[in-house]
Amino acid sequence: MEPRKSDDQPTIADVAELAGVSRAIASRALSSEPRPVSADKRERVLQAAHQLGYKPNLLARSLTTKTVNLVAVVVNHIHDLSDLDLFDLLISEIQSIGKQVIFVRVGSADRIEEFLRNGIAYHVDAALVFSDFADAATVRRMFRNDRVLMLNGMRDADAPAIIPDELSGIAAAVADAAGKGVRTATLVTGRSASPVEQTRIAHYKSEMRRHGIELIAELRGDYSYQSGRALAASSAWRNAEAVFCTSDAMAMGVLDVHRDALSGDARAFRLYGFDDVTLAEYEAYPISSIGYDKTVYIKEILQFLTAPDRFQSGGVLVQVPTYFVPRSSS
Amino acid sequence: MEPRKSDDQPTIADVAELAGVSRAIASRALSSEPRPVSADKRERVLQAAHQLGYKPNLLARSLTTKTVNLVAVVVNHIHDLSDLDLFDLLISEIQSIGKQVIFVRVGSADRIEEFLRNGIAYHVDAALVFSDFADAATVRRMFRNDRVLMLNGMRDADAPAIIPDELSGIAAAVADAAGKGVRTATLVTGRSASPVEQTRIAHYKSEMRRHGIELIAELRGDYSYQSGRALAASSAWRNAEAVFCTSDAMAMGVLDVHRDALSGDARAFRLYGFDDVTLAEYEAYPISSIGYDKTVYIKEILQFLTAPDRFQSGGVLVQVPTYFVPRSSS
DNA sequence: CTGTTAGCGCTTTCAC
DNA sequence: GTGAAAGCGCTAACAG
Repeated sequence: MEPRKSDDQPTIADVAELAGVSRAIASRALSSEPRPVSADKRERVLQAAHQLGYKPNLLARSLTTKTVNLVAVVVNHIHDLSDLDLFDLLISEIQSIGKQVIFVRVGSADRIEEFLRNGIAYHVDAALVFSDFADAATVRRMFRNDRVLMLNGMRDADAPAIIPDELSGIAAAVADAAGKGVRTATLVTGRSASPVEQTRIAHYKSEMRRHGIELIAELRGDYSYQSGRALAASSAWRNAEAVFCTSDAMAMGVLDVHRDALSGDARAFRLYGFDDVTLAEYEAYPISSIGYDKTVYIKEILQFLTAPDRFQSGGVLVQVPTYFVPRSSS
Repeated sequence: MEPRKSDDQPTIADVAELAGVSRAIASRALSSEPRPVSADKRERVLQAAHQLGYKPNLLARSLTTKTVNLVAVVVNHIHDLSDLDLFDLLISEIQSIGKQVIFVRVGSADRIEEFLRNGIAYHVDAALVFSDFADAATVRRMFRNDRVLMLNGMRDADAPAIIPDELSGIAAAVADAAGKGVRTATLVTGRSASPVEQTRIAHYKSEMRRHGIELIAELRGDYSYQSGRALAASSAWRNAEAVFCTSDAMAMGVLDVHRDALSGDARAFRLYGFDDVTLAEYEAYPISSIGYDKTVYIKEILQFLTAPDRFQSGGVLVQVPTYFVPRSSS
């Protein structure tokens, strides 16, 4: 055998040679799985590996094992992750089970399939889809992979999904308003084309009906701060006793336009947001909102990554309960 | 040759066979680089590949080419990326040159080296280091890679770095204050242990001196909103004519504590932040700040990824100019 | 221009 | 328990 060129990384063959065993034995001794190797040889191999500073080449390993310990996180834009806390915890947890995260920003969805195919992302073990650029079937095809988890609110007969159960939080928010004597409300919505949004709107309406709150205006925005501002300043605006927004960003826009009217003791209306984004930590936007337990949510995602059996049976839907977070805006 | 099992992905051998050429020819025809192949054979290969729905296995390719088209983005916590716009553009640009992004959250820096070694991240083509958990030498070793770009403000004799040149922006901010008749100032700083922060503070002081502005208090926070609030409410606080904070978050905290005093025409003091975070888009935090051109910054990073020659000569330092962004807080 | 051949580094039969 | 050998899918070197 050729002596190793010193600038090369040692391979498993080098380790085997130094330990005086075959490559197969070295491979087994170094495996994380239990494999039959005698105790003394295992010891010699580990010792040799350590001495050489051997690092396995995971590309080569993946070629035979067909697994790369890589998880794709698919987003439309980074702003899909405006919830930095959620994402921070998610990455941290994924890393703690020994997997790494490859980040796929879909953006225009234009040449994304071609892009994917030209990268390692194509070989991920699983894809966590926050983006709504495509349905589960397309994503599965794009990743050559059945391990697709839909986190974008889209449902699919064959793909598991984790979706916050919004009814509980909405019911609590509307009840909060009713308990404070609210009789009329305005609803500020996002893109109503999305099924998630339609369900959300339906929940608000049915809860209002239950409490005898009259819906006097329904205004359509696009979830953004700017759209909230625009609607609040538009001629269509009417100060109902409560304003329910289907995103916190829109609520922030509404708040900024009507800040003076909302600050005194005799507030013009009660304001409710949705998402419970961390911005509420800033004093200027104390918006009552609807959130969910991120720890639970992420635990479910991890379940999917570690114990797929539970999700295997097709389009399993896991619901994470939401709750109402009262703040001074209401 | 064994007929393909239909549930397997077609390999380049299948393509070659169908096209009636050797694997080498198929490989060349499918290569993105210009390789010698006759026109008709190339055509046949492409046709066959299309017909079979052939997708190259990049793990296998990487094994010989020693390149994975993967870039690691190393952060401490996700909050290092509080600037979502910057990150969004960065990912987008990296993807546009055909590379994918693997995300490494260092967190505690505890077992990070072991973690890395067990994943594909260990094989990245380059690492962009936003985290300050380790020096360049350590990062190079951790990634088995010399292509390390320091974006955390740390300097190293051997590693290239891109660092905003903060003097220009600070000079403009202080000049703005001086031009408005400011004669006294308070400086709210972050962790002064960091060399970046020390330089920043020195710049503020020298510029104040130049304009004859007296520094009447220097308060130490930790960059966070909460620390800004705490300092602004503390007994050490003094309302100088201007308050310079070395982060926007701290400025937001200061603003919230003194909002009433700052809102009228006769403002208690002029407030300056640093970073130009996107929060300034919200009306409640119209903080004059210091920013830099993200497009330029990212262009430099891309240069590093695409034309490394320019950076090859060791510890090259690229400076990106900063500028002052006036808003109503000053 | 083309095909043969030899690997890349690792894991896994399959006999012993 | 062990090792020889085959092979994962691809590209590169080398003759033609």
